[in-house]
Amino acid sequence: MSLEGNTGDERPRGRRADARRNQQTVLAAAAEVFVTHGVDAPIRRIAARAGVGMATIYRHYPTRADLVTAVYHHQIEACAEAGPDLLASSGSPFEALRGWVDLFVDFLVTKHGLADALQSDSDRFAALHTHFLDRLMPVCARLLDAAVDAGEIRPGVQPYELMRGIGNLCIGRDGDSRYDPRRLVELLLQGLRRPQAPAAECR
Amino acid sequence: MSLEGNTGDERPRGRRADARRNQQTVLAAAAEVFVTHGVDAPIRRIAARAGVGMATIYRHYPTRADLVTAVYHHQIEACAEAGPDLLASSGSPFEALRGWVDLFVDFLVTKHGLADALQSDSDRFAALHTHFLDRLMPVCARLLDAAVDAGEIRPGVQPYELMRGIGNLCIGRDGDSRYDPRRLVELLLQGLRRPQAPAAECR
DNA sequence: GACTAAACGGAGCAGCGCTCCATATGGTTA
DNA sequence: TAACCATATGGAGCGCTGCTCCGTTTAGTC
Repeated sequence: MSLEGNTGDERPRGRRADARRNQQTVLAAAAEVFVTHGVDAPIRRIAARAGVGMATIYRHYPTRADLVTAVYHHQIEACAEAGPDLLASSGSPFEALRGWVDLFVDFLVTKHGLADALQSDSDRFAALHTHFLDRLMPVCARLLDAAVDAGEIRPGVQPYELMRGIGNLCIGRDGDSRYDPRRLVELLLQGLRRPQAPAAECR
Repeated sequence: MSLEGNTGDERPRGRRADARRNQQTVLAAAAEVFVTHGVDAPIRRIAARAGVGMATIYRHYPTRADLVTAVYHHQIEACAEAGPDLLASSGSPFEALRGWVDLFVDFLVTKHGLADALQSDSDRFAALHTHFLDRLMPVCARLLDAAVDAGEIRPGVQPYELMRGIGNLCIGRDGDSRYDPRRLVELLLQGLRRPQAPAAECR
């Protein structure tokens, strides 16, 4: 069952540089393709996107579950690191929060697909889920706190609450053009905003 | 979306006899193949089993969801009708109950597969589920009552309780050779038995 | 028996997962 | 620097799938 369930940047010695590089490329390509075409997307397509052969993908990730898991870890990490970065670079904490939520929504496609990809392996899935909460809840909390401190959103919203809410909004199965999770998430975010003090642009 | 979501025996006039006959044959073959190979079994295989061409299946059931739904209805009906029959023909009510549960377990494969086959159409699924309960709970209740009246099993077990218990036992994903739902269901049934009065064969 | 609309079967096409092996390349050693 | 080879690569190829098209067969009717 391929023990290399790591983030993809281990084994600093012994592996050739191109191998390591390709592994990262594949990871990034898979992440993109999963978002746009779901976790059932053909391996061929991911290979094409990454500009590598299919065998390369199969070598690094023998099963689809391995690939999905790797992308999952990769995206959790990216999401976690993006939090502070966005806070530093964005115009306001709320902007940062919105940017972060955008990444988070992308990530959820993978997370929801994970359950299917892992089929019955519910122990493994549970472990991945707790890792998810441990890593991302603090990041979300910091973003919320910052926005609250800046007076942009109402206080009292819990990170778990928000993350779970967004997660549930994104469950509405793909392919249904009548349902756009992103739009609803944006509404949710607007709902967080502090009731505008004056009433110039409120009308 | 193919409105022919019926059991397959409607339209007594206007359709040719062979068409009707084939539809039934396909239904039976699909039911068997679903049990042995899951609801994702290749259409080819079902066609071979039924002794018809693939086009015949696609003509009667344009999508896989249509086929699964039809089998689902068909099996509910078979299960429902089998209840009284078994009660009349078996040596004892408990024997009848066991025979019925056996059919029921077969049926559950289809039911669980239905959720996947229907993908997002949760309204349709909910409707099918209530039909399932409405039709089968009374049958199960009669079998339980009869076995209780005959003093074979302990009283007080509710039909919903039993059906749901069996249903849950059968969730453990297929392909895992370590888990045999049928064995556990048999254990459950044995657990229903009234504590033997004397103690000759109890030890 | 003849006629025709309905029904049929399966070859054929496109797309998929996965593997095999001839080729290319990075790291290492002389 | 050059030569060497274990490591890594790419994509043709195989077997399987879903689904369709169309020449053939057949049930029902006159």
